[in-house]
Amino acid sequence: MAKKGQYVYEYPHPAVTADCVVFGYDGKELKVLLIKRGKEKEASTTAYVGEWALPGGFLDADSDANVAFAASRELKEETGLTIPAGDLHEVASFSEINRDPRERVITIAHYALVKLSEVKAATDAERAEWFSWDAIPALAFDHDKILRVAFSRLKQDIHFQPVGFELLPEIFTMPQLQNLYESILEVKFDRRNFANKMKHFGILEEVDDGTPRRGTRTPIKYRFHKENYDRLKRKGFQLEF
Amino acid sequence: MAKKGQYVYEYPHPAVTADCVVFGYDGKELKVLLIKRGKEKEASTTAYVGEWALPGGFLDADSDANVAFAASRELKEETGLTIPAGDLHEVASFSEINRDPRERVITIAHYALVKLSEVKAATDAERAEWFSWDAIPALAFDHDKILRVAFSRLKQDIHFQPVGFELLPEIFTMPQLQNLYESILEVKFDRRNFANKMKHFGILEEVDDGTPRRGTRTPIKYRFHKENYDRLKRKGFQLEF
DNA sequence: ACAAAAGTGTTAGGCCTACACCCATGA
DNA sequence: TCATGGGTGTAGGCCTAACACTTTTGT
Repeated sequence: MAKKGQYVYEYPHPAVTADCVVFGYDGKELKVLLIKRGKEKEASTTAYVGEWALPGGFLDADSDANVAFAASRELKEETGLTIPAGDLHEVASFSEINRDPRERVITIAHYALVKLSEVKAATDAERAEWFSWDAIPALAFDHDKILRVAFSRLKQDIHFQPVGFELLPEIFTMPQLQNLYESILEVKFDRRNFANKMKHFGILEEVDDGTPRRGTRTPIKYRFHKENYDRLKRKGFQLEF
Repeated sequence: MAKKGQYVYEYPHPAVTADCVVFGYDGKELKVLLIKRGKEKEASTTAYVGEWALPGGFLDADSDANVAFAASRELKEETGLTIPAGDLHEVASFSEINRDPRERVITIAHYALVKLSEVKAATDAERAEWFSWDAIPALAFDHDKILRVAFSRLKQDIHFQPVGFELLPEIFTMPQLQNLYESILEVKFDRRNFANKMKHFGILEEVDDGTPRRGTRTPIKYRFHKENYDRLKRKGFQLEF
């Protein structure tokens, strides 16, 4: 962290923060990671103490290699989650002059996708909490706006990038995959059509974990075929819904 | 502009700039507006003097309402072009720690689409020049990277937003429209299929300007049906190519 | 026993693609 | 007169969307 002191410039400079919208999926619902704001460490005054907010924090202009790196660092500090800067998707900047009551602050928003089942334990429950997408509390600053924009960005991206690998556990079922898409796109699909479409990409692999399929009530399990998945991701694709 | 003086902060702050990639279309080729860098007014030292660069400049943290506004203001100052902040599409931030040799500078890149025929006259030829997309000179800073990212963003956006209205003159021909799409998407289309697809959106209106169509050699002229165009734009659309 | 969850295949319609000829102009 | 540019329609294939029944398990 930057040493507190006196930093002098010839022209006014804004502070820059990096905020993260971390989406997680538990096989049933889309969730978002929020933190409870405590005393500010870096700013001269405090704001929105005790309210829920997106994890994130100030870019250290003297040492953070870039904004995504700052986002990753702050995320680790505030929630315990380790997400490499390369896995953060930039969303947009938010720069309204009065969005922070303390001083001029511009934030660069990012989103990340995590397998909730695998990271829930790593989350620092003291300060951070997972909220269902349709039960988000009031948020500090303009964070509700950021959240909406990040979600709509995810909604867009899902048409061009296979997104399941980052959100689903290694072994998953077709209904889970479908529910994930339905949660993000906020629509309903026909089971048969959805399954066919997905299978045609050639990135799904049936997994036989020994437990015999006792009737149709127990769904078939799949994993992603990593090689095909990565190839598809590199070349991009067009998903019609 | 901010008064020069002493601005003091407890933690290091980066400078923030807003850069603009202005795309224009002359009915034949896609072009980009660049400026020749002169003496810097706002920074303590100069950099890349005499080289070509994207128009843009520093956000005034004390008075610019938001980053897009700063971009619009700087664009006006540097090139003479008036583009409202609302017509600037944000692309991404660029924040590598050493991207500016003078101090830590983070830029928020934007792109804009203009009707070249209508604004060419307004361009301040002393400092700014229009370059064909495939004849871009070497650029200052990381502006070549910004340019590439902005273009790929435009390429994405064109699938979801009708883009012709902003780039084409009021009256245009089908071949011009097709050429525009081919320039941006860097592909070739079949004339008949392209025309049919476009006509099905219901945003094209044939215009009879008196001059009789003397044979097929003189293309049919169209204008956009503004009402339908705006409706389509609001609701978004899915364009397959 | 009944409700809920999951598996499976077919058909019709629409959209995309590919493709060829004619006419008028300008060189 | 020849090359260029522009207008026009159709047929086949693929993808999409709509749709019903059976099985099993859990209550």
